[in-house]
Amino acid sequence: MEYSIGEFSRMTNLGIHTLRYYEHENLITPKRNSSNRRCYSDKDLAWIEFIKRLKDTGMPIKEIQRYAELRAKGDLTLNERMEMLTLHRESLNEQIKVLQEHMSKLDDKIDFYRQEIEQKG
Amino acid sequence: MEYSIGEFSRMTNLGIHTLRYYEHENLITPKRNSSNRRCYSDKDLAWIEFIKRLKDTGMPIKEIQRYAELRAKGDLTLNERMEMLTLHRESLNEQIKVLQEHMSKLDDKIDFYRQEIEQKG
DNA sequence: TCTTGACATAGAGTTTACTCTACATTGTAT
DNA sequence: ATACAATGTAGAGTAAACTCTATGTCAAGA
Repeated sequence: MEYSIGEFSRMTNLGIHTLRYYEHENLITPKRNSSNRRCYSDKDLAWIEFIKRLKDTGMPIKEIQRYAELRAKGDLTLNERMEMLTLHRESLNEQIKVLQEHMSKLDDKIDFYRQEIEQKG
Repeated sequence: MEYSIGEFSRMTNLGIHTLRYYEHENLITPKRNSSNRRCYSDKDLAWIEFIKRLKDTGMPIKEIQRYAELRAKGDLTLNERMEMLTLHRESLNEQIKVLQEHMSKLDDKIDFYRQEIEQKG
């Protein structure tokens, strides 16, 4: 199946402007039809979902760009891409650990507030 | 103990400019000495560490501002502040959950890469 | 045929959170 | 007394990631 930018925008929950911006930044390069309109494929869909995942886990556009570049070069870059993902996995692991620490400190603070309020309220 | 902005900057790992910016945004209001220099206290230190925690867990400056405002009003706002923190706790919990899901998907992808490379390399 | 709506490009504008610059004062070591 | 480093204010500049505007094209329905 192929999708216009409007359809694709609805499917991905990304604004039309954002999709064009991603293309401008070489993250995604949909085909064009005879009238120069963008034609997104199901493969583009899977790819954009992965891009969203990388973004949501804190990878900056510049780095996703680099990944996209390798991807476009094909199988020869599999190693390098896996290395990137492995490194990113580490950073994600660290992020989760830090957030869990923050959570525990926040819980302490909330407990403290609860006691304060019990005494004074 | 009291600290100059330079000392305080080193202690908190926040740039001098950032500290002044935070003051401008009413997040923190250190005392001033007779020559109008800022005098940060240990209480300011504890407070700035908490601000950092809120920031690191994704609370925007605007909302920290609101919290700081309540804090400045004293004990009468304890309830409201606890409510804010409780809500923020929820968001933090959600963040961790989402990141863990991302992690698991990323692991799948990495496994997939590993297999591809085994076959082709 | 005419109009409308979706799409095209190029480039300007926005938001958040800093970060830096210019210039004036002050405290301290020589 | 003087130099110089730290500090003060006001306001400009930056970076990332969008988001919007202006203007033009094109295919399809009334």
